[in-house]
Amino acid sequence: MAEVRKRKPRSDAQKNRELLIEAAKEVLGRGGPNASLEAVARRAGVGIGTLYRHFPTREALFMAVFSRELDQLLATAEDLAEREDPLEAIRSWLHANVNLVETKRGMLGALSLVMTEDLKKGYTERSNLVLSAMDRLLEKGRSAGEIRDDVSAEDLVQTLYAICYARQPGPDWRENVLRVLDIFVDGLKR
Amino acid sequence: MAEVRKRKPRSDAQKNRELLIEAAKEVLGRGGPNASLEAVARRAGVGIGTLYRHFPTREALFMAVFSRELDQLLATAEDLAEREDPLEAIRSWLHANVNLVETKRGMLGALSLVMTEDLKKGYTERSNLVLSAMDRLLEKGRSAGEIRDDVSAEDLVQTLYAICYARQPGPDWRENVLRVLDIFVDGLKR
DNA sequence: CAATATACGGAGGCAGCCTCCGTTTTCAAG
DNA sequence: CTTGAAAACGGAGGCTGCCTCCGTATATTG
Repeated sequence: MAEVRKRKPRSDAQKNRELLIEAAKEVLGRGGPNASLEAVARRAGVGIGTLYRHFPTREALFMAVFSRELDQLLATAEDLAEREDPLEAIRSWLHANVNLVETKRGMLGALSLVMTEDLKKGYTERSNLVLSAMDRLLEKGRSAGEIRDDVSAEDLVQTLYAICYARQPGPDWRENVLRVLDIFVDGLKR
Repeated sequence: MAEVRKRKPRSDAQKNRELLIEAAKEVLGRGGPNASLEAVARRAGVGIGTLYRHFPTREALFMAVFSRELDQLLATAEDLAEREDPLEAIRSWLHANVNLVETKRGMLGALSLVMTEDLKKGYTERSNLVLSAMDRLLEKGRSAGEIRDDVSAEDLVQTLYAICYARQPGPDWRENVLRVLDIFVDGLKR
């Protein structure tokens, strides 16, 4: 099967990839999910062609940017699974998301894009891992009779990002998001 | 004050305004809130300059498109205020929104834009009327001790559109939106 | 019918999207 | 170290959309 006597990947390619991800963090952080990809390329000091070769779509770039964050979210989810009462674990996880997102407001749109549109369609395993971690948490709550059984992990994630995204930026952003999120979590009780 | 000996508004202007709104319904309905305004002008059969003269911003155009819908939403809110138990009234109003939005999926983004970004900043009276109608409903529920008192009308509207917007289009859209919305409404209980 | 206030339309300048392909660089075999 | 081919680069080019500006056309009014 594996007909794969390949060269080692070229070092310049690897380097440019990093530069692009770094630049994307910057530019998307400021300009939001519609920021110019040409601006990303400029900031990275590479040609626009190079950007497109590495990341054929906007989403692919976002995905790369959030790779680490997703890992962390996953770790948090798995941690929480072992410990607390499930409803509070879910609440904590959602809060953790808000904290993470708070420092990268501009990327929020990108993240929610990645977590919903793109990955929701089943494309990347990483997001599926996150989803199934949440599913386990939900299941635990359900069998304890604590959580209603008409909610899915997707519901949680989509609603989380929906709320984060819809809120007006401003000094009260965090406070408002957490407040509305808590209302939602309270609604999860059986 | 009113220094206003003006000519009657020109008939062609009035007609073009209608054409533009009609075209915007079409084009935004398909292409969503980022659809091309030049496409709207083309479809209306007028120059792009004419579009911009009538509607200086994208939001102004959206606003014109939704004018009637907003009236209707307002009427519904005021109706409900007189009748049911407040929590259920709110639920009904939110559901009415979903129904309204369902038939114009493409315009959802536009509507939510209008209801949140634009109007939320306090600009147009119409949306403020809607908000204060909801506020009255909330207040009624609060003083009856039925509804928690850390929720605002803006919270409701923003969350509503957030949920509608975040959901994947598809056959189950309506069902899913209503389900998640109900969870949120349940969370509103004191 | 004229005069003029109003409104029209689209060219023009700028920016972003994405593709395509000639040029450059890296790798590794000899 | 040389060398040649695989891999990667970069940006010009073609397209579309944004918005402004202003010369031209037309409805209204006396």
